[in-house]
Amino acid sequence: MAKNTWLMKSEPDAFSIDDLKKQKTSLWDGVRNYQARNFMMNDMKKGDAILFYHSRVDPIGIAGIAKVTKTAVPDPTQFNKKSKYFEKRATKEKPVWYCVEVGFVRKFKRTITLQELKENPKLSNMRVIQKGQRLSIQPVTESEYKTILGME
DNA sequence: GCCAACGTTGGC
DNA sequence: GCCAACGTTGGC
Repeated sequence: MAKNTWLMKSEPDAFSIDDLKKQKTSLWDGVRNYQARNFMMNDMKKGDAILFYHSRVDPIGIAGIAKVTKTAVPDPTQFNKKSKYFEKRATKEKPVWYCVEVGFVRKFKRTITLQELKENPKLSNMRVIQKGQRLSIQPVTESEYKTILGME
């Protein structure tokens, strides 16, 4: 399968591009949406590029680049009774939730804001700019990815 | 902090 | 299997 490109959202209060820079790699755990899980479980391959998006913050937008460093493994937080991500249906034999590992690539010199994405006609089909779009992991096309890199 | 939009849950 | 009620996301 060819390499894909993705956009992954995070609230910087919980996990930011700077946190990833410090840690170098991190499991993208805590995702509790089936569509997002399925992208991680089925489609995300080692080496895929990721646009790291900051939500619920000023400025909202794409803060930098990450990449997939490991394909999906069972999300460890689902087994942790103390975690808010605990999943009582999950067993080690039959996990419910999966996550990939992501690695830091670089932080943009500046955040490419949601407003700019909305204003660029080349990006009019991007999911992230659509009203009410909550999906936290979204596929991005090659041309959208290149356009965004050119906006930095 | 508000609240529209969405996904999930659970009673029927 | 429908759909109202609920909880969460995320822009503003």
